[in-house]
Amino acid sequence: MLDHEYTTKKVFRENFFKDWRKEMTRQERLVITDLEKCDFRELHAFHKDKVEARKALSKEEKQDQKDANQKIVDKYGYCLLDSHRERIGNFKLEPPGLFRGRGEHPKQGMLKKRIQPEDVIINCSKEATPPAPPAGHHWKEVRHDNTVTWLASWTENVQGSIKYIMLNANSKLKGEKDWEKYEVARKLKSCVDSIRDGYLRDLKSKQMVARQRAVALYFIDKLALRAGNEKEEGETADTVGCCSLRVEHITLHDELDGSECVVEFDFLGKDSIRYYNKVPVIKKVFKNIKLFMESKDPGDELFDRLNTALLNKHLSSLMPDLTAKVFRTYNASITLQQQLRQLTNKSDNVAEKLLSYNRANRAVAILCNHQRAPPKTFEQSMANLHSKIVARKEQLALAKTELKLAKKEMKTKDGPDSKLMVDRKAAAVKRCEDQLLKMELQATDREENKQIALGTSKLNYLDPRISVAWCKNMDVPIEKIYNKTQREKFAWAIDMTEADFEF
DNA sequence: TACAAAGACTCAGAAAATTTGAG
DNA sequence: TCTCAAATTTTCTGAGTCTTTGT
Repeated sequence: MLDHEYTTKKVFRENFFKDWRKEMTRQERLVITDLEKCDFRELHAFHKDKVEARKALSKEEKQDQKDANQKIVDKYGYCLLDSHRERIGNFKLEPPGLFRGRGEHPKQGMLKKRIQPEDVIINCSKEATPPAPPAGHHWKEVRHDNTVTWLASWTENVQGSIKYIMLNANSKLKGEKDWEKYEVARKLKSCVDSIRDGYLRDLKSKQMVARQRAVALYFIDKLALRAGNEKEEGETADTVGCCSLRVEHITLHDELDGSECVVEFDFLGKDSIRYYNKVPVIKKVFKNIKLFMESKDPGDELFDRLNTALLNKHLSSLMPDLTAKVFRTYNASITLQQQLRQLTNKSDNVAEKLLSYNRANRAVAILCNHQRAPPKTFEQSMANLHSKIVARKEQLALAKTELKLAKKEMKTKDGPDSKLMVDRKAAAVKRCEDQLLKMELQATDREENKQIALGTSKLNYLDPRISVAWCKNMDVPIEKIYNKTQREKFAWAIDMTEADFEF
């Protein structure tokens, strides 16, 4: 913790010290009055040593550890739902620690307290025997609510929010919910044209609310922005989504880089990830935004008459179950399908097909603004890969000359041995070429992926049936695109999808 | 009936843990 | 086949969205 940048932040230090003092005895409080004078290095070293000691364990000891952990999973990691044994997603409750939060969180550094059995609500069926609380303790409550999916819950002390113990993504329950989500998005496909016509028409509405709603929908549809609920000021980091955009987040350019009517976005979104984009928009949208911004201060809301409740209410009147986030799912999935069609050739080899798949996935991640910090070792690993490629090229050149030599020799002294030699050398050349191509594709993929996180879209936005159908059509084994966990999560799609599936 | 707060669930990237593969 | 670093997978828990509840 000490080597983290956030321990140097003023807010973090102040919050921590304030909460720490609350935990001190009267004597301690008298002595410890200034965080600057506290030296945690010994404590830090103690923890570091512990980590090192664990790393240094022998093979057998590590295996013992693993077995012991597995036993815990076997005992506590499952529940019985509708007489099916299902894996629990997070069966361990959150240990105490210092709250970090993302971005400039006003509560960073606060003490996250240890959860006691007295804080925990157990939710199980009436017939079930609830788990026994630790000796000398009791649960806050044992209830039997079959309208919700959680098994246990508690209220966390930093933000006052409720935390839940829920099922793993590979459970039947979550799988069905996932399927429903994509079915709603597919329904949107069939009426998106008329919805688009609708909001384009509303851009000229006499009512300000309708115009603001239309522009917001235009952004949500075109740019896959999140809805943007209002947040309590001072309780969380200052981030926004579509409906909560402020004037300061937008710059208008009548003309920019050869395009007309360009909107420049610059704001912090979910998890304080920066959204920066310059987008040419249609004239009517541009004019409306100008109008919305008129005589407003930078800190004022762009859509002062609109909020997510109003927006979603309107959407649900256009299509059952339609909300702002469905547009993200729909646009993500339809983009994947289009990109896969555009980028992949049946005649490509598997490595080339996989690069295309990753590129299609990447197009979606960019649309949804899924970013990651470039890996710390990125430059090094890139350099390593390039030097490997150079080495392989040299090896290939050598293999080629050897092949030529072998062919020459076969001509001079015709015999089974020299024929064998030619075959062997030819195979070596082929192998070398394949490996070289594979590495070059890998280098391209990695370079393009430097700051892009593919996982989130793959796991949460892309209808898995599109990928399964693509694999079938392209003769790519499903294991190449989904690892074991992902295959478990998407088992429903892998089971039911035919090659002709269309999103 | 409106609207705010509470509740329940999905989605999010970082970090830790584990596996892989090159030498 | 052993070792080590890099790559991949898993875990963790915070941050959103949207629905339900209560006043």
